[in-house]
Amino acid sequence: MSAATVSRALNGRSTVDPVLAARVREAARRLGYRPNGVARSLRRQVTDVLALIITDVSNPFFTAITRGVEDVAQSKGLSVLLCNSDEDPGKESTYLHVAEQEQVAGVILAPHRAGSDVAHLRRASIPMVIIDRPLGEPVDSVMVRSRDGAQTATNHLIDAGWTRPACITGPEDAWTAQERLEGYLEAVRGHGELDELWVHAPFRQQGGMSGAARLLDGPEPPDALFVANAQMALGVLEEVRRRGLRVGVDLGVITFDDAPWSPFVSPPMSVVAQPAYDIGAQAAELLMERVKGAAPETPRHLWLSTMLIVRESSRRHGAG
Amino acid sequence: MSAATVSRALNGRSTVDPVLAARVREAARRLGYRPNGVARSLRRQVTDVLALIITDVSNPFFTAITRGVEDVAQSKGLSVLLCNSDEDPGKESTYLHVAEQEQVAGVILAPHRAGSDVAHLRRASIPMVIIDRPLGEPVDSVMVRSRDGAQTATNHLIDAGWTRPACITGPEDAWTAQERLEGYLEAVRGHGELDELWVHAPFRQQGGMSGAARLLDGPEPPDALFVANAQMALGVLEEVRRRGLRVGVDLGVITFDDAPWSPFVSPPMSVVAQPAYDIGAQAAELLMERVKGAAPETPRHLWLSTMLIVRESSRRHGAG
DNA sequence: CTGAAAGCGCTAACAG
DNA sequence: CTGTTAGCGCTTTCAG
Repeated sequence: MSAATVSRALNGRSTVDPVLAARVREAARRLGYRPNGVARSLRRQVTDVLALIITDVSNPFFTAITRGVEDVAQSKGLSVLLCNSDEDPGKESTYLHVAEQEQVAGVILAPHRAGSDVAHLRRASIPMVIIDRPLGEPVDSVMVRSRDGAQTATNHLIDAGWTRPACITGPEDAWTAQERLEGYLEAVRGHGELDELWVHAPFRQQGGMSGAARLLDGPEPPDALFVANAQMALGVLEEVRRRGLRVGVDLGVITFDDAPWSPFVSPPMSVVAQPAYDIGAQAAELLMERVKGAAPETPRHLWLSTMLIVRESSRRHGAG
Repeated sequence: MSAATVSRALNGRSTVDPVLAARVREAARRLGYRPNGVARSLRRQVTDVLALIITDVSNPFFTAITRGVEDVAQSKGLSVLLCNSDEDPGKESTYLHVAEQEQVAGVILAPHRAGSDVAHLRRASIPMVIIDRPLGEPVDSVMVRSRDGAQTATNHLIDAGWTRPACITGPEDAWTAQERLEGYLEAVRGHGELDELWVHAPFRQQGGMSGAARLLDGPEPPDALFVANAQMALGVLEEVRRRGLRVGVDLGVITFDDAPWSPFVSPPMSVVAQPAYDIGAQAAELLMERVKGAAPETPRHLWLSTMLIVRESSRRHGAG
């Protein structure tokens, strides 16, 4: 029989004699035949995978997002290819390129910075959802009210009795870093009398360490730290330990992101939790709608909220 | 001019007039032309991406491997697509399928269990390297001497003065879980007199928790725990805390894998570190050689060693 | 319901 | 050095 019929049979087209179709499937199975996906993609102009581009695979925030994306994608029969841009604009654009070239069904992108160039994707009309950091483009997005969370965290520090809260935030070109700094500043300003103390550093353990060192080496060091992500918090702990300082006594600490280990460090870390899984899940939902063409023309923007979880690191204990 | 010439110019073939080539590139740039990767793959029968299939994105062991793979892949100009099989044979086979269909240049696979079906990949002659857990197939592999590491860890517990060491290992169908259990058993048997105490549980935080609970609820509970991975260790800590036990006093603990947070939990966790980054890097090197056809017919098998890092959780402190 | 034919966009082989 | 031709493996009109 003809290739066309085989194709139809294997793709479950209704316009084919059931018994013949069965025979085709049987033969295919026996021969171990597998359709060539590349050829199919070339013809169909689309694949059933989607790309998720994140800035750091080793950040639990992003792995939680990943799970959210995977769960909904899988429920719709799509696979997700994870791409780690590593906060590197070069890698990010390479992956954007790969996504375009592989003709993925859609992409979810956590952009490195606002300048990320998604023009090609748009031109190739590949549906897209932005997460975590906004892009100056009219596309769907799922963001978190970082600024509110930061403000809440800082206020909590002040309410707990700390008098010189400082902020260790991410790099200057990261929107989330700016927002968290803004939130901190709003809180501090809302209380008058307080100095504004902050440093920028990479969103890494090493960054937290150097940030803490710089702050603590200042002329009038802070007595509390609001840290912009969980990995940096580990670095802060490292530096604090090196100096023999006691968290909760000499220094209050609260951090963005509730990592699996947050309750178990010493002392248990107070955090502002982001709904990471939901970010992923919602972004995937938005994307799926667009992939199906079931979405409105105008971009949708979702804003999710953070949640304050107070443990020990931010409480003020007497010096013994 | 002809499409062929354009193709040659854009691909930097030497057999094309330099000035013409420049003109082509200029025009392409101006028009924002991007070659269709799918068509190219169809023709070339290969892409410049490789797939890394791991069983758990949220396990720091695998993210460290990922970095190793990415670094060497990138140095050779390849991108890596990360696939999270989530310890689910179904997802694993889906990704294997995707890898085949997308005609990736090669795949690095951490198989769920020995039965993983890679026959199709082999038939499609896509180069492959297995990591972490062996497969009953003649393919390149990079493994860790888990058993030795487990034995070392258990001996360390015994040497530190703990008298009833137990083992919380992974699921029965995971080779690494078996090996770590074997190592524990060898150590225990080498000391005579000691009971053999162990449980299987999922390689997750929840698994560590339930495993610890089962052991601690036994008639003669252990006084020390060797835990088979870092995520389970968090669960153990959770359960131990719930019971008001003090690690290092009432209970000695040592775990596989040195996570970023291991030094910061309370008390600092003693570990058997796996050379995760190297696993990834070496696997990628093996794969690259095979992709280039520069590898011998016969499969290569690399075995890497673990390293014992003693911190506080495994030391025995007086109850005072 | 099935077959023939065209073609997705590119590149390799072969002439010139 | 360049153009022509063919074809990667599939799906989809369009006839029959």
